[in-house]
This record gives sequence, structure tokens and C-alpha cells, in this order.
Amino acid sequence: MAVTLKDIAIECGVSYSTVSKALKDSPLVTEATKRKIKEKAEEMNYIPNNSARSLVSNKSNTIGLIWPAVDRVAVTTLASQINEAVKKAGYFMVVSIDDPITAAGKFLELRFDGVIVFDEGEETRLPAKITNNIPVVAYGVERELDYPIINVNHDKSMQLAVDTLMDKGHSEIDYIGDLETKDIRQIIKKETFIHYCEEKKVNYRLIDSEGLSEEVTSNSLRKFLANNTLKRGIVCGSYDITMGLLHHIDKQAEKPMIVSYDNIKKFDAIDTPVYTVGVPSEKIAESLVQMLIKHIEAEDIEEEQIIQLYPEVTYP
Amino acid sequence: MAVTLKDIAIECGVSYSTVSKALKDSPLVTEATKRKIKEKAEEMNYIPNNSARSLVSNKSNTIGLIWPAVDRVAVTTLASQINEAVKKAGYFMVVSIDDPITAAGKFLELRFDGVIVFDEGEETRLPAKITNNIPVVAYGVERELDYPIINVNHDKSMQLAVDTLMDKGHSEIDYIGDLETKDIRQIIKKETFIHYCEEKKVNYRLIDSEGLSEEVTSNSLRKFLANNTLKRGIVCGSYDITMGLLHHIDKQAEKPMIVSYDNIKKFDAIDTPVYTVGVPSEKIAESLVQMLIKHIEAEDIEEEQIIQLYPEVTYP
DNA sequence: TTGAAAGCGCTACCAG
DNA sequence: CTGGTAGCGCTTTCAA
Repeated sequence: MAVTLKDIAIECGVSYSTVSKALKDSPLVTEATKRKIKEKAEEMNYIPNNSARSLVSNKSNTIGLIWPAVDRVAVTTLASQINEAVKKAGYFMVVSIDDPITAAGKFLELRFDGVIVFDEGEETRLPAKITNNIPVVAYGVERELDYPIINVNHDKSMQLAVDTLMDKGHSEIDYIGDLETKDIRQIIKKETFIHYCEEKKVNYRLIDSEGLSEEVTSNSLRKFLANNTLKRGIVCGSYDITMGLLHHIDKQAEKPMIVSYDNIKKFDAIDTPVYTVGVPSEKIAESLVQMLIKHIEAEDIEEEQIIQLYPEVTYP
Repeated sequence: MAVTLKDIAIECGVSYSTVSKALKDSPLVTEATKRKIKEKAEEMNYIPNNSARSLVSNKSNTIGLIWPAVDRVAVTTLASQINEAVKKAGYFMVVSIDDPITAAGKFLELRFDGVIVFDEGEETRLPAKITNNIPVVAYGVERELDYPIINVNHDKSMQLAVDTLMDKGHSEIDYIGDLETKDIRQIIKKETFIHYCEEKKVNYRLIDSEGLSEEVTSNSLRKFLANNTLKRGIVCGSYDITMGLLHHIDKQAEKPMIVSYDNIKKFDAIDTPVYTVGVPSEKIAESLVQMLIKHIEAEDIEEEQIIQLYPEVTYP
């Protein structure tokens, strides 16, 4: 059915190993034959068979991203940036929104070259059975894993957030975030906020967003605001949470100062200026991909398992 | 490196073709040998090589979803539902956030069994060069394509929206949507709204959301509301646009009646009740996958190229 | 510079 | 019921 090397070889009157070489731009083939073969291939609409290639070369040139929670905006931005970085490295990226173990298993069967996983806790820990067979890099929080993990230091971000507010004279600060959660990132943010405020003698309150999405935050804040008012300095746990908050203060004349976690460009589109803390998402993407490629291309490098990335503050 | 059928065969003292059959649960193998082989395979952590399989059987059991704009909430919901439907059909789904032509080309090289593409206009039209070689189904608007497309009848949805408002006594209606766009879905929604209002002698206004995201909508509305007030009946072009609108009317005591396009469960999470029109996303997913599978499993079925799905109204 | 041939891991067919 | 074997499309030696 589909055009193969052999078909091209016949058309060109050469052997199919020559065609193979020509199409890979091998120096072992004359420019003239190369050109002829390439033209024919194009004309015949040749599409390389990755399965065959992968079978013999043990390389599929594709990497898999495991991303079960498709719907958080900040993560979405990261995914696009990872896609770009992967492309730049000469690979193709594909994402699965299945549960992590299933996805990783399938990636293995498909003989992908590597996988990136958004680490969210125990449910996203990939078993050794899998990670022994394919390079894996995680994005998350510092924890013991048998594959490298990029730590974006949520704690440092929160300290930076509080410092930023204090610098502007705020000594009373509200934290809006997901309080009742098992998501380790959220826990770290909350805990660090508390400890750091105590250390710095800052008056603080914790306000539960009751989840991570904008809608739940907005609803939860409505209830809160029925009997309370917000302080003049606010730390938000994420982009989506900030959006939920903005529902309520959008039309307010006197706006509070908001420092939000998640350092993504998307904040620029918002009308209300918001300070932002976190590792810029391009840096995270760059770092993840570099690490993974290194593991794919060099066999068992003895490397630090935890890569530290440090947050920055941005003001639009 | 990785365990192969041969390795298992040696361990079990059988031929590797027997192992192949046993692992596929073929009736041609005794239960006893089957069990032994399966156990050994498990124990040795055998992972089938999809490349090899695909090479000989011409089947990868995976389908690709092309989804370049990762960040619209309604679409996100659809993607998860497609993933579920694909799984139920015995396939694995993988998504690419690359541009459609690149993605489709890669899917072809990877010898995936089919592709689903979110059709948004000319830039997402897949060339015959590709579609001749792999079954494709699109989700979008009725248009001429050389592969089947699921039409969710945006026009009918808009009529339904206006009817719903009229039923409740509204004779003045605002439409909030992306007005300056090349996205055919947005155009159809807007145009139908206009024509239908004229036909029904409804007083209407068009308000530009200046894009499809919640943020831009919110900003644009802020400007609008500086000099205007909204009518008591509003049609919103999408879930995200509705969210943008809610920024402004959240705290209002007297709420307008909102009918939003996009029929997804997510609306249930919102505090303000919103009427919803559109084809429920589970139905879209189901339909897309069924169609694709049909094309994968039966060769060139002479089939209607356009599948019509009709909208429903929902009130939480 | 080109060609021949082995072999990647697997399925499917045919022989026993 | 089990084994042997051809061959899927390709890369990669090795020979010519």
C-alpha cells in the first residue's frame, strides 16, 4: 500500500540500501543520485515507516509527556513550551492524558525514547519496572524518586512573595490557596507561607480556595466576602486562583496588591496588574528537556537526581 | 536489553511462536502452557514491542488527536471524553499540540491507526497526501473536506439560545462573542444570532469579547461597561466568554439571564446558574470515535461525509 | 560509490 | 497443539 524504500529503488534503478542512505543525506552517495532519489521520493509521497526504523535502530525520536490533569492554565503554558523545546532538540512530542502508569506503559510499548511526567504525588510515581526501561524526568517538588526531578522550589517562591509584599509596606497578608489537599505543591506553598509569616512577624490569614480552579475559587471567595473583607496584601497560590479572585476585585476602585504564584506570560493579558513569582515557564521547559535528552543520549550518567531552579519576581 | 518473546521461549522451553500465541490468548495453546508462559512473561517484565508488532500487522492500536490550541476549557473537556471513548474501543490515544500538518505527518510516520482533528478552518485542513494514507475524522463545522466531519450545528444552537431567552420573555438580547475572527465556528454563531434575531424581531446588540479567552473578554467588557449597561438577556459565545462575563456580574443582585454556548458539565460548578446550549460533549466524543473506528476497521465505506449532531438546552 | 545481506521483534501461515 | 519459517521496512555492516 504505502510507498517503501524498495519502490523508490525500483523507480530509480538503484538498490534500496542506496535509497536509505540518500534519504539520510549520507556522504556515501553522490550528490547527483541523492538528488534524483530525493525527488522521486517526494514525488511518490514517501513516508518513512517509523516502526521499521525504530525496530532496527532502537530509536523512535519521539518523547511522551504524561499530563493527566489537562485543565490548569499554567500547566498548559508549560506544555506548549516543552513542546517547543522538544522540537528544537529534534524530537517529536506527544502527550497522554491517561493515568500516568497506563500512559508510561504505552509509551514503553511504543518504544518512545523518553518520558516527561508532571509529578503530583504518589499516584504519579512511575514504577521501577517502567523507569528501568526508559529515561524519565519529572517536574515537581523535591522528593525521592528513582529518576531525576526538576524542583522549582515552591518554598522560595512563597518567601519571595511575602518579601515582595513587605517591601511595599504590607504587614498584613492574606493567602488564598487550596488548603485541604494532598497535592504536595499546594501543601508546600501553604506551609512555607505560614512559617515565613511567623518568622517575619507578619499578620496573616489563610483563605481556602477549595480547589485549584477559577470557578471554585470564585465561589469560595464569595462566601468569604459575605462576612469579611480582604487585606491590602494578597498572595495567591496559582494563576487560576488569581483569576478567581479577580472576579471579585475587578471593579473595586482601591485594588489590593496581589502577588501570584506561577510565572507565565499569560498574566500580561490581564488588566489588573499582578506581581508574579515563580520560575519562568520557559526555563522549566528548557531544563526538563535538556535533562531528558542528556539521559537519552548518554547512557547512565551519574548525575544529581534533583535539579534546582530558582524563582523570580515579575511585575508587568 | 529488553525482554523479547525469544527470551521467554527459552526460559519456558517452547518455541517463540508458541509464546506469541499464548500471550495473545490464542485457543491454539493449552491452558497449562499458556499459564506458564504468561507467568514467566510477567515475571520477566516482558513489554511487547509495538514497532515490531506494527511492522508486521500494520496496526499500532493507537490513534492521534490533533489539538493545537490546548487552552480552551470546553475543548479540554472534550479531549478527556474522547480519550475515554478511544480507550473503550480498545485503542490508546495520544495528543499532539503541534501544528496540524506536522502532527498528522508524524502520526503517519508512527503508523498510527487514525487521527482526529479539531477543524478550525483552512489552517487545519489536512492535505490529501496525508488523508489518503490514514483515516481522519474532523470535529468542526459543515464544510467540504475529503474526510468525514462531525457538525455540531452551531447555527441551531444559537437559534435555540435565542428561543430560550424569548420563551422567558426577553425581547432585547446582547450577544457577547469573538466578532473579529476567521474562526468559522465563531462566525457562524455570530451570523446566525444576527439573522435569527432579525427574523424574530428581537432587539439585539453585538458585544466584542475581542478573543476567546476569559481574560480578554473580561477586559473588553470592562471597557464596554464603562459607558453601557448590559441587557437582561445575554447570549455568550463560549464557556470561557461566559466566565469573563461573570467577573462583572458576579456580585450583582439582579442577575441577567445568560444562555451560553458549550454544553459541558463544568457549568455545574459555577455559582451563577447559566443556561447552556450545544451538543453535550460526551455525545460529540462518542460520535467522533465511532466514526473513526468504523473507518479504521472497515476499508473505504461509502459513507455520508458529514455527521449531524443536534444541540440541546440545559439548565443546572 | 553502490549493492547484498543480515537481522531488529513480531505475526501468521503451514507442516508436523 | 506446537514448531519452523517467511517476511513486514528499515539500518548497517561488509564486499564489490
